[in-house]
Amino acid sequence: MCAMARPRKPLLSTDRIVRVARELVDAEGLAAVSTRRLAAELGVSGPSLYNHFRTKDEILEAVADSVSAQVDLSMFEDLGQGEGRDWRTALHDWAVSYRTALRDHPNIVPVLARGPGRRPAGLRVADAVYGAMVGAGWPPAQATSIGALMRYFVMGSALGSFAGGFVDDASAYDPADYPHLGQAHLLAEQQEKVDERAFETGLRALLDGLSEQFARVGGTA
Amino acid sequence: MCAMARPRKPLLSTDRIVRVARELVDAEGLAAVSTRRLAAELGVSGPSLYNHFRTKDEILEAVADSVSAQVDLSMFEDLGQGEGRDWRTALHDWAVSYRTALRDHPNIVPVLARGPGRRPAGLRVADAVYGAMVGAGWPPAQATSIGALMRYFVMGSALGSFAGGFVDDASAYDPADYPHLGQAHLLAEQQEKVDERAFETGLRALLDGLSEQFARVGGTA
DNA sequence: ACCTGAACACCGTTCAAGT
DNA sequence: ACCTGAACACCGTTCAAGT
Repeated sequence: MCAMARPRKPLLSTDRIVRVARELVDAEGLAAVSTRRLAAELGVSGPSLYNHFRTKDEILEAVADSVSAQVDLSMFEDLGQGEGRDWRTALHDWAVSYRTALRDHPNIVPVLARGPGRRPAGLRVADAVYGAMVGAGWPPAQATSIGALMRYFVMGSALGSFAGGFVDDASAYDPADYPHLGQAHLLAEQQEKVDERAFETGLRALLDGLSEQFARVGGTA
Repeated sequence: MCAMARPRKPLLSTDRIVRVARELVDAEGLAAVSTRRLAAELGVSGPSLYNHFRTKDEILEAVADSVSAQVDLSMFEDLGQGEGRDWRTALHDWAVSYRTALRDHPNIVPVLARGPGRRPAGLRVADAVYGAMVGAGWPPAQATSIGALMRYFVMGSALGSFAGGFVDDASAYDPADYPHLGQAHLLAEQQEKVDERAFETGLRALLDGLSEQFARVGGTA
């Protein structure tokens, strides 16, 4: 039995740590990620991680950023000046792609919700949507608002399912206390459909409302 | 020195625990709330809390519900049938009141974001908005969507500041990597104004869009 | 019923020691 | 440079013991 203090080839790499951490978060949730547990999953002892990251939080930030990197931004690339129809379509497609990325990794959303901070992929997303809106003719201050309000909506929809937030138990909803929640216990089993529908409805309303505003602000569509 | 095992008058009450826990969350954040720390704040030892709550999470749920209870719902009370203008105003005022409550206690928002579950005040909110929308003439499925999408937006806006999610450090935004984020470092200091503006813009867009949809669905306004 | 200290199985992180 | 075990100061929760 060798005492293996330092192997000739490193056992860990930041990439492998992030990948395994993401798998652990996806499979068992944020709470399952302790430095000891993650290290065990990687076949090393807990303190080894500190050779590659300064804190556990840095690992989670890296996992979050790897999810941000999955957001498609290609719809912003060929957005011409002043073509009103285009920013709307691009914003819609981006929101859907954004939400899809978060729905694929719901357990890391609380970390993403802190904002981009210094995370490169997070900043690329913010840069792309802001640049595209300004390029499409929105005044800078409004472009900032659009980036913000889209983030509110997408994060809010990904952070917690609306339907899943209700318990699957009719007796929880006493008609005397909650006269209109007689069907609420059915929400849980329809969860995906209900949330999908609400997301689409809200996104459309948001874009319709922004289109009205764009016309007022002097856009060409 | 008495060995005080059980005082004649209880030292704790669920109300006092929740109040002190809320103060601790507000002042120092969720992470500061450990059972030992909270107990110390209450002048008792850690395990005492388990005489009043089954788990630490139940305490946090109670704190969250005490915040939900601060959301004004009076605007839904006198909402007549089919008066299209009214549901819009009510929804706006409710969203503002909802957001204000969350902004006053931002550190508990992650707990609220899980959804109402079995929390009475959370269910009352859901009941009121759903009942009001149905009462105003929205089809039930749409009323559910409205409750959900408003929650997405308000939660998202309260969960993490958009502006505050950027670091206050110009060197973090290399123009080569992020060509449009040259002013991003200014967001942090304008945080409140930027978020306030984005919230109002998004809320208006949402309501404008829903009004269009209401007209299509056969509403009277 | 309601509080206590001790105990259990955990945490994140530091650090000297190994190669 | 990169891994180790030991150690520190914490966790949430259980439980027998006290009144």
